[in-house]
Amino acid sequence: MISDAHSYHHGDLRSALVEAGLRLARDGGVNALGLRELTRSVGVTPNAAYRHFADRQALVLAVAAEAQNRLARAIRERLGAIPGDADPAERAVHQLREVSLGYIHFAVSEPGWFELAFLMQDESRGDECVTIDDYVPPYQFLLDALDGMVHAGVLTPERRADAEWVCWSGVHGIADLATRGPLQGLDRSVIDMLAARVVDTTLAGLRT
Amino acid sequence: MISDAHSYHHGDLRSALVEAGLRLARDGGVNALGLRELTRSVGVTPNAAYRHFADRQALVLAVAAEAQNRLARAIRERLGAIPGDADPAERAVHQLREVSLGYIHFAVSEPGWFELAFLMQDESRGDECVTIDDYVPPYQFLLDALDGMVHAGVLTPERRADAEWVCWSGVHGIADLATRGPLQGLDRSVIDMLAARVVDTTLAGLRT
DNA sequence: TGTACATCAGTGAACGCGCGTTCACTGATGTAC
DNA sequence: TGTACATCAGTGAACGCGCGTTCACTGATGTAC
Repeated sequence: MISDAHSYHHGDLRSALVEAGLRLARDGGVNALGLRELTRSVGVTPNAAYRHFADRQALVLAVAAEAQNRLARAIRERLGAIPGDADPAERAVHQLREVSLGYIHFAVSEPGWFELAFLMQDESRGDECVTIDDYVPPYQFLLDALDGMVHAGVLTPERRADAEWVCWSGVHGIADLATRGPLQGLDRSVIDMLAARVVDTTLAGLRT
Repeated sequence: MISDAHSYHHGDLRSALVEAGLRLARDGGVNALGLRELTRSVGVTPNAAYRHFADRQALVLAVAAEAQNRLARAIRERLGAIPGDADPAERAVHQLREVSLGYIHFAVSEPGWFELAFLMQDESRGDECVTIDDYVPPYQFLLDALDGMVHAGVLTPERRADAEWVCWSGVHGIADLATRGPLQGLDRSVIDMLAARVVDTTLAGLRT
């Protein structure tokens, strides 16, 4: 099980490849995840990857799952930082806001991982679950936050219908505009301000 | 100037390449726009393209400009169909709705062209203008619609600030979710319903 | 505790492929006289 | 109106490259006796 730098066996090539994938995707997005480039960056022969993954697509999917996992973690951390003593209504609204801003913030901070997490959510759905057990699709946070608002009486059940798609649209839209679109390269402060505008407006629209 | 199918000279290879690009991108998006694949589909040698474009990127950009042009045209048509006899307030709101729904509808109907139009708007901005003179970036329609609402008294000047980004976020978000994301492949009726929800909610949020 | 051996995780070389781009060229076009 | 010729839009072949994947292999690991 123990392996040093010069051993013939790698030790845990599978994890090493996924980690290298995250490192490469961070800058280059999904395009940077060539099988050869990945194995090269780990210092291993290209075909060594085939011991652990069926093909390139399987490797990319594993990296994407981990990216999605990090997005979920980033949102969960923000949710955890919400003070628990506020009144339920205020808390529920705060939760939705943190889910939304967390999504946007992750996208702007880690556009490469965000691209990966978003693009692969269709393919990865239904596949073998990720090893990390605390993995929950970010989508679930959004549902929970909205349900919490209904429960707290801040959102009527009628307006709750399909509200997840309304929220996700606004939030994903600004993320994509800031990441691949015309807002690309703008100052973080500007993006943050616009993000807040989007979230507040959507929230206001839902509650009207 | 006249050219038949068997002539040595093509006649208008430049337009032919752009048209072929639109045809290919319609199904395969920007990835389908390989220089070899393009020239092959026109029935011409790969390097013939270099008579009309500096390199592959320039060709792709020309196709992207045309895709953007079609998006603009689609929106303009919907704007043109708005009855002029309604009262200004109603008309202004109607205009914003048509710009928004037109954008989404185009994305869902022509995802390949939409991808191209969106991805290339940064690179193409500032470059030589497109030959088609009625070309106006779709973005301008949005600005005009919002300004029209202020002018009609449906939107206060304070709420007008940055409203284009709020609108574009929602509209682009649902388009991207339906095009590359989890809403991919859903029935048109479902998408239309969600699109309406997004637009209405954003509108309500802006006017609150 | 020591040795034989099956298992398994890597190596090294090669495959076929398609890409964007460059070269020297050829044949059609259209203009000047 | 006819001919010489410059221009220009294509051809054909080749370049170097990096890709994903497959093959037969080799050397390390760890278990059974």
